[in-house]
Amino acid sequence: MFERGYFARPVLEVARDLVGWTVRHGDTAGVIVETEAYHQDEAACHAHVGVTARTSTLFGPPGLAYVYRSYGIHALLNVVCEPEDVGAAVLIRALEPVEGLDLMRARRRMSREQDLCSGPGKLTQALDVELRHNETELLGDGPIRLEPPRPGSRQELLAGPRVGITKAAELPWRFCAAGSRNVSKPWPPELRATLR
DNA sequence: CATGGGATTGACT
DNA sequence: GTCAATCCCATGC
Repeated sequence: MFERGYFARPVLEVARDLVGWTVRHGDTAGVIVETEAYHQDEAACHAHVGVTARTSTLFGPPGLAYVYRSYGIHALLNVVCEPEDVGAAVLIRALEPVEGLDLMRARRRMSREQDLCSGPGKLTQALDVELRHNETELLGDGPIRLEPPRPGSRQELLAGPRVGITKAAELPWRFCAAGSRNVSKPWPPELRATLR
């Protein structure tokens, strides 16, 4: 059984392991195909500045949602990781839509499946994740739930640099399900590295 | 209190 | 390829 302690591990491990999990909200759900790790020790992480009103969630209990507004428009969904008092999280960057696709299409005003959840701002719109879900429990009976993959199922992973950041941009802390058509950006061929 | 910068997206040239 | 939309919040005066 998975509990909070599962996320109280090095954020790089959890970022890899979360590929294949399902994110569910109401009647919509998708399988995670892309993640990125963020840790207080590197400058791209919001927690790098220490505990503030914005980052306190990152330093709180693992297994909670960290949701923040990006570019004034999009809500981005993260899973808080590492033990309490360590600021770290996994950004959920893309899902393979598996349930409630028509509701997603209505929310997204897009019809093609690969346009529904292929980006961190797209998937929150498709699943109706908003700032009010910040600090909600993801493993318990909260509105948004993380469900583990079937035991024994495996997914080949690719690793590469994170998307859209200027600081610590060289770290290969982005992880994608190999071959997925739902990732947020095409994979740069020269940066491919098979992990699993 | 004023300012500025984004872990993005979609429309447009 | 370029670019605007739009708001939270960290920072600095």
